[in-house]
Amino acid sequence: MENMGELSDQRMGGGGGDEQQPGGGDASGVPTCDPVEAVHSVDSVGSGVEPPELLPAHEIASEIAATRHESGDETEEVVEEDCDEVTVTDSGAMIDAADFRGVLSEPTYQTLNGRMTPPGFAPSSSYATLTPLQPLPPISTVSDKFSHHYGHHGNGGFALMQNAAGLGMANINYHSQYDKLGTAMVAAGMNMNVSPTLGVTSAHHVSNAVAMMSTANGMSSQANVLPSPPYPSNGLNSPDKSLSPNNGYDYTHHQRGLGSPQSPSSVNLHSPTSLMPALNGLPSTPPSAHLPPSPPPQVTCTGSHLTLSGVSAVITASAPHHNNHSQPQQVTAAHTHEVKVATTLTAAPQPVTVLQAVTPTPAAIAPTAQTVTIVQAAAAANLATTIVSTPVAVVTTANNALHQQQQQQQQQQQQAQQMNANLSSAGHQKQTGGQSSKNSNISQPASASSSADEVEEINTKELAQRISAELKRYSIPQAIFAQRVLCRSQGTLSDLLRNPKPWSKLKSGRETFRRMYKWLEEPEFQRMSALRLAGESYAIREICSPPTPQAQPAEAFVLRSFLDSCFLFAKAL
DNA sequence: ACTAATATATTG
DNA sequence: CAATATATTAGT
Repeated sequence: MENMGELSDQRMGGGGGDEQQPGGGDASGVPTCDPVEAVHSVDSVGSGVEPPELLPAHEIASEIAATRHESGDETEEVVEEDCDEVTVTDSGAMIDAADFRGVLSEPTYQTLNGRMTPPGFAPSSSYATLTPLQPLPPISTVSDKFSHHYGHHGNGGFALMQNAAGLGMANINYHSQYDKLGTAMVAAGMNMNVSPTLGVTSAHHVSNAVAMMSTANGMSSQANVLPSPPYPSNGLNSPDKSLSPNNGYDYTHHQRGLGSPQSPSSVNLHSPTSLMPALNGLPSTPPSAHLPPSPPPQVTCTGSHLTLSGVSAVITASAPHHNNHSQPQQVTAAHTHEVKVATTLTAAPQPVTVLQAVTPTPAAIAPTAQTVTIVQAAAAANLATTIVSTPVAVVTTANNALHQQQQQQQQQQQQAQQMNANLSSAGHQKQTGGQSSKNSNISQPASASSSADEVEEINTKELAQRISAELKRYSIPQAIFAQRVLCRSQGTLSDLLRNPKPWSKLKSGRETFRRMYKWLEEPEFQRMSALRLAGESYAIREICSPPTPQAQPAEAFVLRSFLDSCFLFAKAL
């Protein structure tokens, strides 16, 4: 509730008081970014408040991821792109912030403002900042935004997380939240956690991190293996859109050159094995307990090498490809990675399960036994960049339950993806074929090829319905979605959802729909991050108290992961 | 195509 | 009934 209010407030403030946004308002200058940033800052403040339990999984995950990634990234990211970056951090912040606001608010806030937000914003009304709606940026821009948020680089990570840190510890959150604030702030807080990485990482790596998380949770395992788009993958990375040929937008293009560098590096992971162990350890049982005298199974990624409890898997990085070609190649690369890994794993003394392959055999489950899930994130990179998927290996103890959950989740995701596919009528065939799934991902370049860009047409009517359903499902207010994701007003969104014009009749309005479409494609994590706060908070709530029956599955999943991560963090600390 | 404002619905 | 969310509408 609170959150809602805040959000609304933001809106209100923004709308009504254009004044607030000094520059922003017109801001013509930087249409897209501003609003977001402002929002973020605000939110961030609030985050600390929530009870640890509730804390959004996203955040946690993010944090974790962040931690893993290295700190370095964060800083850069933050600075780099205003809008995007900001958003990212914010996302987490947003959520909490709202809640917190009441409590903490002010102090942090200010700080935040100082950093991220333009001085112009008056701290006074925290929310006001949020509101500023700006003209839609060209999709491209948007895409950037997303990409940044989510996962910049090829990977498509999300931005989310920073806040995540908060999860586990409220305290931390505060600091972190504010990405904006200062990274410094964050860093300080975060450091606590584990590794510097935590601090602020931004989304970049996140994707990987996310993957990690998921794995930890148990989610991912399957995903990896199958080409089918698992959650994480779905996002961007995946071989480009095999799944979502439609959009294409961002993914590919921007890609940011950045991606390349990161990707590989990212792969390295978060080096910090330190965390790993934590992750590995199940929340339930402290790692220490489980671990046998023998060297605890850790996964270390160095560069391209993964070391699993003693066993090293070498991952070959895909060679950078040109944009167009990239897909196919990437795919290939992915396979190779998988294969190798698998092999290695097999060899490994300990029972290792890869992907779905994992069968929860008792042995595997056994404390000693460790299951390794490898997640591949394929990132599309443009330019020469590569994508690389970075396979991440996470060691987790597997529980049957977890597996099931994962599966369910995956299924859901897949369904969702299919749904999305349907939305686009594009000439492409889209992959509706769906099933193809497995291989499909990889394959399909053709359709996508054209791609990316422009993309196909979008079945606006259906898209509108889907969006409406999702908003409802997560209890995301139109105002928030409109603002955060679409950069439009609530009224506009309402109108678009209720009376979507046929794609053919849309002019500039197409961008708005594209954004929606894109959002739908994103994995939940990303979606949430996009919504930032809003999204997360909602999700969380729901999860906690399942409002909607269906909602839960996905949500639950998320929560679990979050919770798990929280535990892990706590332990680590 | 949108926003802002406002009316109307929901929800607690 | 208050707080919010959503639908409408007038005005750019």
